Amino acid sequence: MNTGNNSSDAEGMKIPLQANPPVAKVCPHNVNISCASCRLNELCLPIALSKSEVHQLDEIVERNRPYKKGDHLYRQSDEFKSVYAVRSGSFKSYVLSDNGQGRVTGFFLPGEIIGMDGISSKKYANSTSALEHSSICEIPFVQLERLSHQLPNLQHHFFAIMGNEIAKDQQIHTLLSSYTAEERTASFLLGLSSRYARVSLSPTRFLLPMTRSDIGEYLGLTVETMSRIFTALQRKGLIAVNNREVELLDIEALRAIVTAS
Amino acid sequence: MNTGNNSSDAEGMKIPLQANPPVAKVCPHNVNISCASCRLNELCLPIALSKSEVHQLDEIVERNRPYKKGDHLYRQSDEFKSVYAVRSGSFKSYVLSDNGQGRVTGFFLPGEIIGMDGISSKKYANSTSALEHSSICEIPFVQLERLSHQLPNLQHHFFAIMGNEIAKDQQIHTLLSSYTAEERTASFLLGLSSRYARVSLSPTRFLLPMTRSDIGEYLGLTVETMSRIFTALQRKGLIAVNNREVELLDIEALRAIVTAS
DNA sequence: CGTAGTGTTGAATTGAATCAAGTGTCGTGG
DNA sequence: CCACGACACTTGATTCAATTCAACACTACG
Repeated sequence: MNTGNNSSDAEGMKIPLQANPPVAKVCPHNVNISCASCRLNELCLPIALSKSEVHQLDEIVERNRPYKKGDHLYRQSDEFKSVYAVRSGSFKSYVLSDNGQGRVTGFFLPGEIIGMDGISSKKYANSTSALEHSSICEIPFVQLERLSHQLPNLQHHFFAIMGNEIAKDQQIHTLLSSYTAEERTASFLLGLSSRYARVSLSPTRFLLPMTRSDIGEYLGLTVETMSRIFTALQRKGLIAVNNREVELLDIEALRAIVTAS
Repeated sequence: MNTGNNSSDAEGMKIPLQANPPVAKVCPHNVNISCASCRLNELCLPIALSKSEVHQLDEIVERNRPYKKGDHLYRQSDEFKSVYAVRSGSFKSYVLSDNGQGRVTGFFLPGEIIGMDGISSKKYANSTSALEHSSICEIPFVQLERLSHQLPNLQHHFFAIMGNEIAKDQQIHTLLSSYTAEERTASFLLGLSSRYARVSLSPTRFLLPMTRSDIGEYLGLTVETMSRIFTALQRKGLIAVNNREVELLDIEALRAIVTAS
C-alpha cells in the first residue's frame, strides 16, 4: 500500500551510475547484507552504536528488493509508516502543484535518510521515487521509536539526523531566497561533491543521477537556465560537463561564486 | 556566553503587541509560571504528557527573564546548549551573508520551538533575536534528551516537533522555488493567520511583529516589492494594512492566490 | 529504426531588483 | 512635551536576471 510498484527485476546486475564504482566486490544492490557488514554503517543509522545495539537495529530493518528507476517508495499523503535509508542508487522527493507540474524537494544519496517529513502529520508530505536502479533499507518508525527508547545512543543519533535535516533545509532557504542562478548551481554541485565524498566516491568526477529539469525544479530555476549555467560554468573552465557526467575542475572558484553572495 | 545581552527591564509591563490581547489576566511575560499552568501547554512541549510527566519537564525548564526587542537568544556558531519555547512575544532567526546583509530564516510565535538547527552540529546555524518584548522557556538539550529517554511520550512528541519543522521547511522550499511575490506574500499571511489562531488570537486581525524588510528577507523579496504587494492586495480588497496592523478581509481569495500556482 | 524524453541555444518578454527620492513613525533626550 | 534623528515604509522610473516561447539536436531504449 505505501510502497510503490516495484519492478520484478530483483536480480538486476546493472553497473551503478557512479563514475567511480565502490571498491567492495559485492553488488551494491545486494539484499542480504546486515547493518553490521554494510559499508555505509559509519554514516547511516548505526553510527555510534555498539555491536549488540547494531544487531538490535538490524532486527527491525526491512531490506526490500531493489527499486527500478521511477519506482516509488511512497506517494504524497500515503500513510506514514517508515523512514528509509538509501543503500545504493539515489532518489528524489517531489510534490505536485495544483497546476500539475512538480517541484523537487530533495535528492537522496547512499547513507541518507528519507521520509522524516511524515513523522508529525502521519502522512508523507511528498512523493519519493528512485532516480536509478537503487536499494533501500526500510525502518518501520514505530519500531525505531521503540528501539530509540531502549538505546539512548540511537535516540541521540536520530535527534541529530533530524536536526541535520533541519539545518540543511534552512541553508536551502537562504540559497533560494538570495542566490543567483549561478550561485545556486555552484552551491548545488559543491553539495553533491561533498555528499559523494562522504560515501568514498570521487568529489570531483561524478554522474548526475537526476535530469537538468529535476535540478531546476529543486533550485527554483527552469531547465533552460540550468542548461545555460552549466554551459557558462564550462566556458569559464570551472567544470566539464558531458550529459550527466560532471567534473569539477576548479573547486575553489566554485566556492568563490557561492561565497560571493 | 550563549545568551545575548538581556536588558535589565525585568518587570516590563508593556501590553503585548497582539491585536487581541489574551484573556488570561496574568502578565504574559510572567516568569513564575509552571508548564502545568501555562496557557500554552496544549501546544508546546507538554502536549500529550501526563501530570507527573509535565512536572518532570517543569524541573528542567529554565524561565529566563524577559527579552527586550533586539536581544539575542543566541548567535550564529554559539555552542548549542538549549532549545527554546516561546512563551510570549516573537523572535526571528537570521543568518548574515558574507557581504553583510542578513537573510531571515524563520519567525517564532508563542508555543513554537527555537534552536533545533543546532542539534546535529552542536553549534547554532543562525542567530535569533526578539522582535518585541518577549519571554522564553529555555530547555537544556542534554536534559531534554535524558528526560525523553525516560518518557516515551516526550520522545515521541519531540520527534513529531522536529518532523513538523522538516515538513514546514520543505513547504517553504516549494514556495521559494516556484511562487511569485504575490503568492509568497499571500501564503505568508495565511500562515501567520493560522499560527495566531493556534494560540487563540484573531486569525483575521493581527499586528505584524516584524518589519517589511524582515518579511522580504524571509520570502526572498526586497522591501520595495513587499510594500508594493501589500498595497496591491489592499487595492484588491483582500487585506487592509496600516503599518504593522493587518486585517485579512478575504481569506478565500488569498487562498485562491496561493493555490493558483 | 523510430520515438519520447532530455538537453541546448536563441530571441523576446517580464517580474522583481535596483536606484532614487521622498513621507511617516517612534523612541529619546533636551 | 516637543524636536530631533534614526529607522521604517512607500512610490516611481529604470534595469536586469531569469522566464517564456520556439526551434532544434542528441541519446537512449524498446
